[in-house]
Amino acid sequence: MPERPGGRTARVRASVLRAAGDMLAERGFAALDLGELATRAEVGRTTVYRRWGSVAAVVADLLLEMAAESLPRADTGTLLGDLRANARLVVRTLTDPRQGALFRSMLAAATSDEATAAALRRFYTTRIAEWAPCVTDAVARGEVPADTDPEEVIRAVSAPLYYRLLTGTAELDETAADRAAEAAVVAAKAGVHRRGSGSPE
Amino acid sequence: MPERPGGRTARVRASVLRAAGDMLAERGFAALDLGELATRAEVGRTTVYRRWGSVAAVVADLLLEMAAESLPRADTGTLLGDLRANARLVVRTLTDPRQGALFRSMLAAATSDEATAAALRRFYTTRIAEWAPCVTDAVARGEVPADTDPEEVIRAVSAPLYYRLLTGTAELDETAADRAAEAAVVAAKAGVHRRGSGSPE
DNA sequence: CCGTTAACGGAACTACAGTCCCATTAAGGA
DNA sequence: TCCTTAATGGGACTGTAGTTCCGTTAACGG
Repeated sequence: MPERPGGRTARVRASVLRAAGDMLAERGFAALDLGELATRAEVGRTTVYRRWGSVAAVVADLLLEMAAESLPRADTGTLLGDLRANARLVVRTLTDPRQGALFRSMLAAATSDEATAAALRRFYTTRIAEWAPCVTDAVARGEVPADTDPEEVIRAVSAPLYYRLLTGTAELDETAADRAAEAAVVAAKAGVHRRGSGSPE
Repeated sequence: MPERPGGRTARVRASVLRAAGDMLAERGFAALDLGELATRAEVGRTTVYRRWGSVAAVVADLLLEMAAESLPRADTGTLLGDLRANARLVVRTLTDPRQGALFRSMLAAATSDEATAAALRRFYTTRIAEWAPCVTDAVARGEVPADTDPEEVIRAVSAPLYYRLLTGTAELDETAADRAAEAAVVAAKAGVHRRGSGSPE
């Protein structure tokens, strides 16, 4: 019994995911109804229910699709330059109407659906691993301590930006991006992000 | 036409919110069904639909209730001590079964419901304002630059903790709390969180 | 203590999300 | 090209979330 990923099946998936992206950008996660999604994708309602079965699953699939086209890390020669590029990329992504809506939805769906949460973790693990070499290189250049935890530094850049996205307590712009990068660099240089560092007294 | 906030009405509200908290802690946001909620609260289904009307509204009301009993800021004499106390409080809150589930739900609901998003912003604005004096005092003591943005520093403490809560990419424990506090202090001392600071070259 | 009426709650009703069945279509292999 | 069967999709079915109606209960004022 062979699998059939080609031809029609692929077209259906592409059509559904495109429609889902449109609907998320237009009206957000709560309005993503599978019946309406099927209509807009010009696909049978049964097909959508059979292949995905829930809104969370559609959103998770959409994330997989997007993860495939993630941008490569920067290499500007300094840690600050690299992390600033990363931070600005994150801000551009989160403020983009389609991608921003998608990320909000993903984060929302992941809080109640374990499969979506797993997809989300994979996504961030991959993304963080892609950018971690920026820190490794900075260690090689002697910019930061040798036992600096690369992943921790990358997370430190994104964290304030996601915090703003979710709480809406401050602007999410390039200034915020630059500040996030700068804070991460200063902390890393001070040795805050060394492996196993916690209560440093 | 007088309002009637007392007696039975208050009992109904308390009963519904308690049941909602239970259900969130047990099975999460997605499983919060208004019909079942009414049954568990021993309240008429009609009442729940009339007074709240949606899951997001119940969750928002629950947050208001909780905001009323938020803890006062610490005053340990040093910025690091104060921020560490704040960070540990945030971690305790987010890892508590009831409160953690509630916050996840709030954040999820806020991504698609504007009223919930507004309640969330109010909550964080209040909370951040409560802790901002820690930074103001640190300025007075000369620990950090005079034009340091107090709210920005407080947000910087919480951000990595919320990032971990949502992405699940790293542990959310006391070590993370201490590191978040330390990073915020180091960055603040270096002048990263000065008002209007963005691209500091 | 009594009357007014805001708020509650049971029950019937409605609409629609999600499922099931089965005929139709088209991938992929020989 | 033909055959097998994975995958699709229309349509009927069903369970249940959410609404409406209206009688009942109990706050609050006098």
